[in-house]
Amino acid sequence: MKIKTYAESKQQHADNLKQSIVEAAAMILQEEGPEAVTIRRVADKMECSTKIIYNLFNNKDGLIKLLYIEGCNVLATSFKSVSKQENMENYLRDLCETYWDFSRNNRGYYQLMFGGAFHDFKPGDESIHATNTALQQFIEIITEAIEEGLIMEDDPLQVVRVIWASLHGVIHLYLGGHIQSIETAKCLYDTTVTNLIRTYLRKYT
Amino acid sequence: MKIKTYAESKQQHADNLKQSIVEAAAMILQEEGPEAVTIRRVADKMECSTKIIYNLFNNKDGLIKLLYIEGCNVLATSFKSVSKQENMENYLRDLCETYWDFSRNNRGYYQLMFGGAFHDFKPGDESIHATNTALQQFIEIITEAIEEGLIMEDDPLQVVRVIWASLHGVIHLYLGGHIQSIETAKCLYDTTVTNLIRTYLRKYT
DNA sequence: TCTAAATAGAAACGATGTTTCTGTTAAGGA
DNA sequence: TCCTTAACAGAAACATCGTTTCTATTTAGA
Repeated sequence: MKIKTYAESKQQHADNLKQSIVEAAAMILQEEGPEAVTIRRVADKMECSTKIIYNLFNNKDGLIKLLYIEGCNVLATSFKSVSKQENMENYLRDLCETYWDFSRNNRGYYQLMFGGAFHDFKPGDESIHATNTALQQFIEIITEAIEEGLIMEDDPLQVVRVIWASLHGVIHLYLGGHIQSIETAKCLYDTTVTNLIRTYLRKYT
Repeated sequence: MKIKTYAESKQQHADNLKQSIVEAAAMILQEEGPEAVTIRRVADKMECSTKIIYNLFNNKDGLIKLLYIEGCNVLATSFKSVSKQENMENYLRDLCETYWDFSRNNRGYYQLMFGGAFHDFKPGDESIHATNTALQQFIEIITEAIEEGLIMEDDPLQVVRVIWASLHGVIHLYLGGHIQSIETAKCLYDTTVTNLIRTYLRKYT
């Protein structure tokens, strides 16, 4: 059995602590929303001073970045629980529904990731990569559909982005209070999904 | 000629002052972005203390609300400069392009109105009404298209919202840094508009 | 054991939205 | 005209935020 050096042990302790801090922040995020995620609140929950957090993360953005990745993992997990279907239309609908449900069930994560809740956080390369990983299942099915000739496009990523942007538009207008009721928003979402499927799966039928 | 009473005169002075404050805030918003719009900055520009602003507006949200309405007016003016066209598709494209240009040329207003830049501002009835007024030209053309049988839907507002949400989705993902280059975003926008027109103007051709 | 380096907690700094305190200014009646 | 009273404006204060500094303690290595 390999013995950990002192430095390694220290590093592991730091990593564990870091993860605990992220989890504490995630709890606050989901229970009380993005505004409640402050360094002091997280430090209180961890029963430590703010200095420790600043020792492990450069600044608040460093913590937000990990929360972003955590959110991507949640989204990715949701997508992975969608069972593949023979019928491409149903499969696509399920994936869209999963994205919609994610925004509803993880409002805090959604606002942090895509809602711009932390206005001085901009996703860097790492965040973008995590996002693409989360959307991978989406990208794969579109790639497949293109290969099977079901979709007349050449760039799957572009197609996914069009779908993503449309769904996000509805969700974000709702979260911003521009769509007043959830029923109206859901109705808009349904129409949008139907339109997208019509556009991409039946373009030349 | 009607003589203004003292109270009226005072009221007018208050109204003028209020308008000047909104304009000062609007200048800061457009030149330096939403983060720069603080009560103290506005007070500095007006060369007065913050108290005056709080006397005229209940709180910062009161000022933001007027900026929101101002932004709606800018958007409405942009739409009004779009000349009507016989060809419905071209007309629709022009209106979409105008919305896109608004987000590019008035980034500050866009972030304030639809980007959620001020996270504790939620549009109330007045703001919603101003938004609908700004989008009225859009609503009218869709209503017309429905009446002429060019679009197979019954609720024009619903159609406009679907279009609005789709465009907003692209713009907001770009502003949030999830679409990295403006070229990619423009490309996404073009595809989205084409899809929307296909969907609504050629549904049964 | 002693010195030096790392670290953690409390306090402080600058900025924010907002309120309070205080002095000045203006209004209206005697 | 003068005096009282109410409106108002400016400065300072308060609570909170992200972040830094200061100081004391703990720890590492010689």
